[in-house]
Amino acid sequence: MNIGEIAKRAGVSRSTVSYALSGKRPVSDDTRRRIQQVIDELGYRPNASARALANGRTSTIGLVFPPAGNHYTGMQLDFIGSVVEAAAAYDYDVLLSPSGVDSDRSFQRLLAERRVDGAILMEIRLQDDRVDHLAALDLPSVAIGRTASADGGRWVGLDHTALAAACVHHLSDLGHHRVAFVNRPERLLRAGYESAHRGLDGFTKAAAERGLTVRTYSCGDDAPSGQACMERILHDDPATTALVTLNEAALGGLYRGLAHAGRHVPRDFSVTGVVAGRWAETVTPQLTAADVPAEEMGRLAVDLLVERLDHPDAPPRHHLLAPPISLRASTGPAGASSA
Amino acid sequence: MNIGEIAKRAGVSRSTVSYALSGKRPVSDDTRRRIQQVIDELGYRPNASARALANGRTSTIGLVFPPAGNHYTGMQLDFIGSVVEAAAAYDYDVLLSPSGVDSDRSFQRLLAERRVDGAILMEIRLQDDRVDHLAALDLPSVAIGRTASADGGRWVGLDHTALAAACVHHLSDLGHHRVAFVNRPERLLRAGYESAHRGLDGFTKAAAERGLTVRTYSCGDDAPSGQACMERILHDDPATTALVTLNEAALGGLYRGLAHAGRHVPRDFSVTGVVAGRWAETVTPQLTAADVPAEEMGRLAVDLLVERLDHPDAPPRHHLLAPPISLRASTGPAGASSA
DNA sequence: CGGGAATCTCGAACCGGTTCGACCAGTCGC
DNA sequence: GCGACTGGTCGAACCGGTTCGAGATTCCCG
Repeated sequence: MNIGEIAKRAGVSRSTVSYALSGKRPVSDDTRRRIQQVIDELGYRPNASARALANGRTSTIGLVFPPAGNHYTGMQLDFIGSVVEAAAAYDYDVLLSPSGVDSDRSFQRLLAERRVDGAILMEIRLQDDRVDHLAALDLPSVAIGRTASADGGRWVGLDHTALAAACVHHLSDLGHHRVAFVNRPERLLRAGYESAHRGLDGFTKAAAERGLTVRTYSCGDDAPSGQACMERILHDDPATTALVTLNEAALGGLYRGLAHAGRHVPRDFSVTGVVAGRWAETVTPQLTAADVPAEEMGRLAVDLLVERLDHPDAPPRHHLLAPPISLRASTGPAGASSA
Repeated sequence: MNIGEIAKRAGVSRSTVSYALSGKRPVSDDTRRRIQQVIDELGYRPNASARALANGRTSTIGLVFPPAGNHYTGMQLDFIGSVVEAAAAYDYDVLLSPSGVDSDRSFQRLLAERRVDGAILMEIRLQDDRVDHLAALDLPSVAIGRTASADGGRWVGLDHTALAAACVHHLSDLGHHRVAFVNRPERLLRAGYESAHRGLDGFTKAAAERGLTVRTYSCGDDAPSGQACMERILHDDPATTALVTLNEAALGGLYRGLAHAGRHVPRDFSVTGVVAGRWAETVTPQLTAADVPAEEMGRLAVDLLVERLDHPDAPPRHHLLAPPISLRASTGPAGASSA
């Protein structure tokens, strides 16, 4: 049932029905009521494709996230959920695109075929051609994370440098001197993932300032890799007493590695890092960590994008978040076991 | 740049361009080459909305999942990922719809406005009006889980009854007599979630057959609730020696509750349940569980839906999965501690 | 050498909406 | 009493594709 059918049954023209629905021109109360009644009877809803074609907007935003090859982390889940919810509040739908590279088939589909009005890009790399690619297609976008040259863009990011440094300071203040760093997988580091790079940077610099002895590791995004990584850490330097991790998915494995080595957390070994609060609470003892505010980030990203869509010449804005470290139970003074 | 522009530059009509692209009518090699060259030069891609309007298919499937009010579980994440990936393989996009109820605004948007060609429904309830609602709108759908009356439909489900029973048998075989059951939140049970109901059923019946003493609990989808639930279990019956859980998100909390009560897993207490393998591995000791094959389920759901979309009169099919219990390290013989 | 089929191409109509310009009342002001 | 303005409605054009029917060539065969 289309708008012509409604018009016929209400005894008016198609355009009048359209105006009655959109309110863009006055329609007499009488006519409007008649139209509304027909619509209610037939349960009519205007066809989205036709509307999109006519007015050039799909009311859909694209969420470009990495393909499942990499395991998803809990943080990504929270993020997706909050984006969908925030978008719904603005009457936008969310189209998912699994896409790492800009030449991707699905990236093309979504963007070049104008399936969406704008896009949110997850898993940003320091050099990320996707951003420019989108700009070239004249599609508004918001990045989650900031590229190396993101001064003028729209993005919401986490200050990984500062967060990793905060973790180091926390451990250093507790008297730890030999600290390990557990990063995301090697593959992501090589691809230039900004969180992995900036986190590593922040860690390294802060550790150098505090004069700590450090080792850095890459670790797969799953529990078994975490356990293996922990074994390597203790093998490489058994005197290590603490670690900082960016790798949420490996967390359970890191804990298990410590348990198997007979190291008690936090008495013998302190663990901290950058992890969404909800997941920090699943381990025992609960993780002292900089809580990634995934939900807030999703909301902010949608706000930024919608602002751009509604006001094409609004100046770009961005949000750099640096949540404080939540003290839970996984860190303690160095040397507590021998004290 | 639209098809008319391409036609003009290639010196042919719009229809010829269309046929050159779709191959639905022969086009001379010469013309085709000229057209292709113009297309490549301009980077032209046909507009998705226009195409959808013309041929009545959006090449998009809707994924209807519960609103974020309930926390997402890891299983849902894996599921979403696999759906997106499987859909991409068939050249379908995935539109997310956060929607619990069928009268939902976003449910209406997606379906009545024909934004999608079909839908996959997550978090099915025993009586789920959404299925009928979709059928009434003449929209193909696949349910994840089966309603009480799902004989003729398309669905892929987990045999929660059998899985919960298998857990009971496993524990009973190990000599446990006093067993607790940790279900999803009360709220979901009241709403009629099929997994919660069938799981509870399977547990109760199997326990009765084996003559076990049982208590059943509902527990929030997060670690703190899990911990609280564990405390209640041990308070209500300190002689409890094992539990079965359907609640993945509470798992970490349950373990913590046991640790705080000084019960060692699996020496003093056995834990098992229905949990995605990836998450079963994050706890220590790793959970012996019926591994939810979330990825496979997502793939199968997409297969079923695409089959229906491509062959409208293919007879409905379904898949009822019952993965075996993976023996890991969280269960052991009853009374091991006193032996 | 004429007629029918096959090949290639074009114009027009259509999908289901939105929007512009125009027309026809009435009303108001002077 | 006439022009200007306002409110309400309509028809037509348009968004950017697809598809149908038919025309123009070429080719083959009797």
